Amino acid sequence: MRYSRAFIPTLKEKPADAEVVSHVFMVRGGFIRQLAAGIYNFLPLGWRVVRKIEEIVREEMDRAGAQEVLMPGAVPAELWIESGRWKVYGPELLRFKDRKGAEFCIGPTHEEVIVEMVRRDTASYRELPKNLYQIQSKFRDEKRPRAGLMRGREFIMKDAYSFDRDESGALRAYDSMYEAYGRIFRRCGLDFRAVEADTGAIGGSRSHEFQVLAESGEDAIVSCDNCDYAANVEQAEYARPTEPSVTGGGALETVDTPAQKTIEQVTAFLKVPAKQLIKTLVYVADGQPVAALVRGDRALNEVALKKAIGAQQIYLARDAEVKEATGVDPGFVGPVGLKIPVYADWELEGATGAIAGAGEAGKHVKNVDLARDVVVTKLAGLRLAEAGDLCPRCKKGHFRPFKGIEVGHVFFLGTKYSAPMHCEFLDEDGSKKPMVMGCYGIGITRIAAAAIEQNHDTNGIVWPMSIAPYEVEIIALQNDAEVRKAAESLYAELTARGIEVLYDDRDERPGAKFKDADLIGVPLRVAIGARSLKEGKLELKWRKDKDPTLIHAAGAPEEVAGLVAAEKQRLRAKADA
RNA sequence: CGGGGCGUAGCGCAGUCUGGUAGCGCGCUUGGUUCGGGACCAAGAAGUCGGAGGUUCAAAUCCUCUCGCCCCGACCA
Repeated sequence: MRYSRAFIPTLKEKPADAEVVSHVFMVRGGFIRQLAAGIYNFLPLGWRVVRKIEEIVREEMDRAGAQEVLMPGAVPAELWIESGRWKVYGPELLRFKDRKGAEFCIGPTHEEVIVEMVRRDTASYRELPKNLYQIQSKFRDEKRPRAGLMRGREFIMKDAYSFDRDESGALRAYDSMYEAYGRIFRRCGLDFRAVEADTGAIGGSRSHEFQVLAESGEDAIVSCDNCDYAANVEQAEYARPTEPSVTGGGALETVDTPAQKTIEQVTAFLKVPAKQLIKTLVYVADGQPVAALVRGDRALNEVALKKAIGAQQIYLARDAEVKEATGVDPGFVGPVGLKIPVYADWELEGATGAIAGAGEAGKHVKNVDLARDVVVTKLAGLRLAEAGDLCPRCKKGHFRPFKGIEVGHVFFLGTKYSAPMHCEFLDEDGSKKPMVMGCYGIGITRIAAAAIEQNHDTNGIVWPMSIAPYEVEIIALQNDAEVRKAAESLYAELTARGIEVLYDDRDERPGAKFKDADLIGVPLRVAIGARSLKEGKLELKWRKDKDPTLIHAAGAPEEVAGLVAAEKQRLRAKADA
């Protein structure tokens, strides 16, 4: 591509509405432009990156035995009503009516549609297993879209769905997708971890997230420094303590804490460490109030609490709800004598001498003995995992914390959709059975953002070769005839060899071309200038390196093409590692 | 949904408190000089000041309503 004819509107200054690195560089580099909150145009450069990522995904999905399909964006409400999600899915689901008044939504995910597709034309176990995928725009009306492509409302996603006759087949499909995902992200040059995850609104019983490690990530993950256990903190287990971590003794004693409501205030006032306290949180679980207890220095894991209760929905009770359920304002709620179900973190098992709210305004109680003084409905691992926790798997290593960007997610669904929607087949024994499903998503556009978060410097993007908009950028430094001729010739020869070349033939000063090249981030740069050309040399520089090297102009096409091929091969080989 | 911020030329911003002829930098156009890390000089083009209503002799500026965007949090694959 000749730069002079390309549509690559770069910006010198940081756009006012971008904060996160990938967002800033994608706008500055002319990859994307915003159309509305969380909704973007892809300019030529951005679209090339998306297509590169899509191609890698297609190759690996096909290789894993999946077949590509395309489902519509507009989905009739009936399917969603049938699955039960029309009511459950909140305002994130964009709904509208057609001219006849029939209700539709724009698909935020496509379990319903794929189930309809498969059940209509699959009758026998002989036709299973099947694995179908699509790459298509999704729409989720996020409350707060942010950071450019990191969390958009409209975004491009690869979603795949597997259908098997039994659980063991479905688990094989799951494993094969898990494997394919690893290959995909390695080929994209990403540093990632596969972590155990919560199944969330999609539902199901087994799930892994693929998290790209980056400071700007929204997800907190922990991974063992000894074994390969890694998990989203929402899902992370921690070893059940073998002995009480809160100790002391004596009879219950009420103390005045007139204005001390928070853990910090109480610990400062009574001069005790936070771990000596019991934090009592009131939640509303499916309409019923419950209390959750964790040690004063810990944070509650809401996902774990929801599971322990077996509730569909939980939320932290509002002040008025706390008062109604416990008779006291937040800050003085305590577990002793509570009339509502009490769920205690198992770290509090056997706790003695603990301090907690007294259930009476302006007072706390000392020497709480959990076994003696509190009616515990259930003990469970309720706190959020933390850095330094003992690994629950190997029991040797400890957790290290990471921030991650979720670029992929695999779910084992079982019959969550196939049963209610009657996606069934006739098995060998003549019985009708629901298919066992899995679903597998990859955020295509989010990969582009994640790749930049991981590969950039102060001047711009440093694309991995496999997903770069172009593989080589040629810069003609001057406008004189010799330089032009050499640049034109290299451009023609590389293009003929199938290399994707951006040729900066603009009538700009060298500085401007270098700046734009760094910003755009094409991995390999060839600068052609009068000075070195006199000696028959061209200047070669990797975007990731600081310094250039000189190569002979005569053999340049072969040499550059060879370097590109080698780098592509290196990333491909990583997939097999 | 709660809190905060911002809408003025294509982009980045000043001007708003204290009403009185709409400005600066970049970019763009033309001419000239330049040419290895975002050149310089000169001359230009370009703005319903987010929108509606109101107050006033007069509104970017004051008042009311409204739309949009960003950030933090809550929430969420």
